[in-house]
Amino acid sequence: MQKTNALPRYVEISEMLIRDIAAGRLINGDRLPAEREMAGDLGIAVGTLRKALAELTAQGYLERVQGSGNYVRQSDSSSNIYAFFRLELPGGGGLPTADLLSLERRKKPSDLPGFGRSDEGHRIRRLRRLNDIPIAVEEIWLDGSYVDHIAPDDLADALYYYYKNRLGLRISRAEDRIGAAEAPEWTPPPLSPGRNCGFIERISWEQHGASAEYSRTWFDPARAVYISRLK
Amino acid sequence: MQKTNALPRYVEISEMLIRDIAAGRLINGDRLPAEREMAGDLGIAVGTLRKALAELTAQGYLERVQGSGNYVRQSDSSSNIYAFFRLELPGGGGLPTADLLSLERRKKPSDLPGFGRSDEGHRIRRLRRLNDIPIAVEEIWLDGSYVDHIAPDDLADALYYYYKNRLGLRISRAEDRIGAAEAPEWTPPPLSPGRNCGFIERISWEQHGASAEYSRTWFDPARAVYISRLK
DNA sequence: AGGAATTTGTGCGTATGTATC
DNA sequence: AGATACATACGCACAAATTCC
Repeated sequence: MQKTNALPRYVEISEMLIRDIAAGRLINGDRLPAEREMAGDLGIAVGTLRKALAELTAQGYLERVQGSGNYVRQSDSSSNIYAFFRLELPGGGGLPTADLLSLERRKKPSDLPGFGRSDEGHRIRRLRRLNDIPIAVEEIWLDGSYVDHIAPDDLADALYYYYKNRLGLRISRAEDRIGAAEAPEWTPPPLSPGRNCGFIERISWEQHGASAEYSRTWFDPARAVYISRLK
Repeated sequence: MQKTNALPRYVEISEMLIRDIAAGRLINGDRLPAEREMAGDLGIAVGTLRKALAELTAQGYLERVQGSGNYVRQSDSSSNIYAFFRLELPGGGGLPTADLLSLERRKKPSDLPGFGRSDEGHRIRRLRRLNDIPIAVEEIWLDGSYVDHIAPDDLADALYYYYKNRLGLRISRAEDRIGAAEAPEWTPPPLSPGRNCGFIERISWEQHGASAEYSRTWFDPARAVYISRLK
């Protein structure tokens, strides 16, 4: 009756609902239909639906209130191309974009931590924006072993798309260290060189362990906050 | 049949099993009896037992292997009391401790975000140390609905142990927002009131969705960094 | 204030699929 | 290949919390 290769129904349902939330078809505060009604519409048993909803609850998408209903709680939007971007406007959210400032292949300076197999790297400097508001500058060092040359046109604001589709490089894990530092001398306005800023240092690893990328980001703490979700 | 005031059966069972593990009657690697057998012995339905076992799995006490059995896993690392503490010395690591500065139950001020069911909370102020070096001050608001009164002796530096064992409150998820702010006027040295600091705002949720706690931490970015590991 | 209707929570029992031994 | 054990899925009955009249 059931295709042997298919995912469990409750996984299908929960993923469908997550897509609905990600796409905005369900938004924060929405109440879902009653469980029995919803299960009937979907052609599944109530218990199966409840298992899907439990999944959403565990992931923080849903709040279940006995006697009242199931309510969408939108705080997360993982697994998109911004999954590793952790700066938001102080009020929450904001569409991230980036302006390329410079792009060069060069020897890794000695103040970088060890990463990658090459002694050269691509140094990418960008101005980051949220809803077009400049909020940070970043300097990314992609190890030189992945590609000989990067053209500025390749990047624009879709750096990780480029990694994934042109280089076959998929970042699966990263570690951030957040503190404070003075903005670098090359920063454009509105940050100014030497001014005290939030500071993020990141090392990123590809699928099976090798560290591929090092980056540092200086952000204006009045314009953006770093978000971290823990489990 | 069921005492009206009793906990759900599946909670009773899962807590009984946790006690068995804590007391050493079940140790790492032990295999539990088959579900149907165990359910029969306990006089409950298989589904109810499975719910108890799912609880243990979520808390890291148990590994369930289809076709094989349920195995005790005393990892300790997943449920350790520092699992959600994210400040480290600039060189990495450091043993976290805390000094209690003040503890009061009071009305939640209006500048707190909405959380919990009560309009009162316990305000806990602590000085945080790493390897005895003071690195931050924090103010925690625990929702007032969990307990009427907290005695200072209860806390010291084992706040989450208190949550877990005295209140039955288990924090399963949290969201941090990291930026910068001026240290509060009540801070002891070495931070000083009004000085610019790293700033962490956190909302924490308990197992099944309700937000239970709000906290804010001011840290000296010269003495500590916030670590975030992403997947 | 209070009772009825609605909605989720708990618990039971069963049948069938799938992984492990 | 067969036996064992967990995974998925269905459906039902009643309890408890909330909402509405």
